[in-house]
Amino acid sequence: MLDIKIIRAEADKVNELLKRRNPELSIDEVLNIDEKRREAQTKADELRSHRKNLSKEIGIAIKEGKDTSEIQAHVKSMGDEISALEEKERELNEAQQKLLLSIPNTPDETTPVGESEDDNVVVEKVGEPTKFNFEPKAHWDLATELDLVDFDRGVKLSKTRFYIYKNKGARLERALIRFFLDVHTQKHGYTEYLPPLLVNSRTMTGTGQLPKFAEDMFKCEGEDLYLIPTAEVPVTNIYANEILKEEDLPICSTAYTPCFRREAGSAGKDTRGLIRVHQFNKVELVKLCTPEQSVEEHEKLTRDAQEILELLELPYRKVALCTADIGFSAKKCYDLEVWMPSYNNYREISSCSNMGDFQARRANIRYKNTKTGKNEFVHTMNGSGIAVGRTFAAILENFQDENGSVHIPKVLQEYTGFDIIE
RNA sequence: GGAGAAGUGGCUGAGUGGCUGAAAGCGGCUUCCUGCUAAGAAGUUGUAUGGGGAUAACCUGUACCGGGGGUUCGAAUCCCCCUUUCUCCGCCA
Repeated sequence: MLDIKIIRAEADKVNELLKRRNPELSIDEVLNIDEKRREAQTKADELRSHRKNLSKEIGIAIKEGKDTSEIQAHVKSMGDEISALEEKERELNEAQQKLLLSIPNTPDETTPVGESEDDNVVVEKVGEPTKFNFEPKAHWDLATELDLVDFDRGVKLSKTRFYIYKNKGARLERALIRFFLDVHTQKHGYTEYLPPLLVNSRTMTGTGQLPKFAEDMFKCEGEDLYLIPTAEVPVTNIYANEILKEEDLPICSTAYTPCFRREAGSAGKDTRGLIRVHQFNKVELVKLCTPEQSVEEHEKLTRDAQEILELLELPYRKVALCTADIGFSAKKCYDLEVWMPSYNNYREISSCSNMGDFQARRANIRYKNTKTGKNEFVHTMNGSGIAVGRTFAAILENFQDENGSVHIPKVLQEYTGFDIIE
């Protein structure tokens, strides 16, 4: 959520930044409502103040034994007017809040300006696309032939885009999760969490999934609970409505969770394999920090995710998303894209976004600034560290041998307990 | 799931209709004092949202005592609903 005070004070700048995302975005309507809202509040405040004073006088007069019926009648008659104004105040407040919640974050000045994902900027490339002296197979074929994933029976149990890991496939997935968590907790200093997978609508609103993206999520019938689309949601909201100590920042958290997504609107895309599914595993990195720490911590967080790919010896590139492609809550975002032979292209395997104070304002996460003595909003950021299922797919494809077997990256072997799948 | 009790400021804890945004204590902050691993004294100390002011200091209105509604001229205080926590029972991995 954007700060209404900043919208008021720097309307032109905010408008310009939003239009970099999408020319149709504008804050004019919010400003219009805000003006009416403040007007209504001022009027209501004045009337309430008047009533308060008169009520005090009544109290005093009663003690003195005076007759107060006339003035009581007068104050009572003010009631309707106050009620009406309060109703108007409440309506305008709600309208403004609703509108503010649906406006995306302003992009950072350093986010490349663009009109589509084609304008994203490759900023770093590590390794070269894997070369084969045979025709490489796609991961869905390898996984089936090596009996690592049962796609058909997954569909039987649930529906399309569900699958079952089995045998060494299940073991490899588990090894990846353990490996990622160990690196981030032991080497990078993150605190590990295992949060709820079902969260309420307030929590979903805190990180920006609601109210706009309800159709992307699985909701429990008859309950105010949603399956999380990413661990970002529960982990960022851990400190919702709290005031943190400045010396405790940055708070670096990591969590493995399954993630659940409806994938509404993506029918027909990536229908095969593990790339786009309704349930997948992910290890997430989340940081809360001061505005001063923000830029550096975001770079470090991205670096922490990159290191996983490098340890696994997977070729990848780092892409700075342009203003048209960054997420709703983000002001800046790097995607890490791993080389996928079956696509003959790079595919997103991690997305590292800096939200500034956008989520903190929604979730009300603040810290006491020791210099100013004021409570200020923290900055939040998160990134995949990294997507497990897509890593699974990338390993099968990049580490396949001519005879149809798959060898395991060195660092992973102590976790899998085997060095080849054949 | 059933029964009972309770939700007040950073914490402890008063307050049962008006001068209570809220006593007191603790903690925090500021200053003073003391030559000693710390004690003492004084002052200060909630959040949100408006208005004024220079987007400062500061002044000022309103709202907030778990959440929402109601009664009343006036509600932390009375009534209703919800919620959370605790205790007991039931159930259960």
